[in-house]
Amino acid sequence: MGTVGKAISLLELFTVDEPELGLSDLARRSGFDKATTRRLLVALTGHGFVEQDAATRHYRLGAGLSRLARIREARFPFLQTAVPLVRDLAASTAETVHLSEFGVDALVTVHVEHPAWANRVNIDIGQLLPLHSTASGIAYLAFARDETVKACLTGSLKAFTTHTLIDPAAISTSIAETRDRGYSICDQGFEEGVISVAAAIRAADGFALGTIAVAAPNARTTPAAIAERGLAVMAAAREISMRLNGENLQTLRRQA
Amino acid sequence: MGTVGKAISLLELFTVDEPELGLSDLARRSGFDKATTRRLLVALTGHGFVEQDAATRHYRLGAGLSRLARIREARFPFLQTAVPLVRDLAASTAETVHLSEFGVDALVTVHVEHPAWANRVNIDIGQLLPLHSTASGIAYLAFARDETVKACLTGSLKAFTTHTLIDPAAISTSIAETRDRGYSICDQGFEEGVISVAAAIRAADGFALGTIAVAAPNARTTPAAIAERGLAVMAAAREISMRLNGENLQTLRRQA
DNA sequence: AAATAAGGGTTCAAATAATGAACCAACATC
DNA sequence: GATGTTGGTTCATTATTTGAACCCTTATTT
Repeated sequence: MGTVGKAISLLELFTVDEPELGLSDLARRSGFDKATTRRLLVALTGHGFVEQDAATRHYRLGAGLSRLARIREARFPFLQTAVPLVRDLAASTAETVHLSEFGVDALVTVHVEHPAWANRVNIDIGQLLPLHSTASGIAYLAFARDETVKACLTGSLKAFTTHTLIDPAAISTSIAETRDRGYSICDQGFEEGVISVAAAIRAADGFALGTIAVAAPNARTTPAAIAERGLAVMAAAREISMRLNGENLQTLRRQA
Repeated sequence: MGTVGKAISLLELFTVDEPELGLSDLARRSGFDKATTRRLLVALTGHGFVEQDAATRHYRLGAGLSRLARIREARFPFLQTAVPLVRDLAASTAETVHLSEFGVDALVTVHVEHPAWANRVNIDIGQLLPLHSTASGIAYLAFARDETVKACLTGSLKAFTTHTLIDPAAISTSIAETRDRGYSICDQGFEEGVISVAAAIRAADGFALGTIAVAAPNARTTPAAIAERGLAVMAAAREISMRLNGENLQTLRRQA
């Protein structure tokens, strides 16, 4: 791994649950030498990617990341466009609705709306969603580039629950069904007791760039509810795609 | 400069105005060799910090940045905390109120509320505010670390208008006055016809981490209005600081 | 109160990764 | 078909990164 990759993997050690880490801790978790870790942190700090708490000497992610993220968002207003529709969908379904964007080889949760229920599905921003075992992942794959699908199916497929599909052929079938239906259904493939439906949000070239999903406890989920949520999530995804692409759905080449 | 710094300075070439750049362009602007530039871009792409457009082969900032930025905001809820007070201040002053956070060597605008007036001051999110020539910058410097102030005053000081203070001694005086008064006043130092007042938002260690400012056309600005807005912006900054630091103003060591 | 462990930070010879001039292929322009 | 531009690649040379051992300070233990 190059030095740049090492620096970035240091950044990736920070999570919502552990947003501040000490030098030794970072060195231990990354596997890098303490001196190396420190040098990388100093470099990152110099550009605002990392900040050091003056009192505890612990490190945390810096404001420079927010700035670049905002520049990206200005060109690619995925969040601004999608969040209002995520809210609407959360209000109408009264279940957890989450929005994700494709990252390196998984989907990244970028926004979540939780319902008022005590018994609800909780998802954190930043949570990574594997492609093969989540409703969002399957919805994404249904409109992803062939290379992406191939890379996913030929990689190692982890079973998160006893319900997780790990047979490439079965997953391919699920993807094909999703493409026909317009939304995906994932019955406890990622977490026991959670049933999700999702639909792909697509760029002007017709390929998926993210997903919107509704996740609910299976206690509150009937086949009729699945179909209802599926149609709603599909409509929301379609609306977001249209708004992103200048109201012009004709430009979506690979339509289902 | 280390390799990590080079990689980050590549990222910093992307702006709101030019969010997508080609390889040769990036190499030219960064001053790095084309091979070096490419290798850095590949490393960054591998972690989702940049993406390459499949059609144009141009590069843009990636979703990995958004993910990390969100993790930061989850721990350090600057925006969540401050936005309600920005709204309140915008409502009570009926002028443009903007919130900024310190980046590497300037303030970054992270939130703006505009009034209903047709004649108003417009500010974009992401806009960089120089430290020496804006109300926000002076307010920040009044409670910044000595190194930061020194670095600012010894650097080159650009005059944006005929009113911009570019004499280090004059700026120092303005900083000292701001520290005593509790808020800064900038009369057309950044843009003709705009008068702003600002106050520093401070971390638990007492040092500034950002600012809140009211910007108004000078046509609507009297000395009395300046004083009124100054007191309001100071109160808002104080409230945000307190909420960020757990309601405990005692921890603000460097009080005015 | 001395000993021990753990954390943050630093040093410098040795090892390794980054560099860049020259190169290819593709496309556009003249 | 000659010329310029862009994206991308190669490999001997060069410069940066590496990490064991080090210091200092702050708990914790004996």
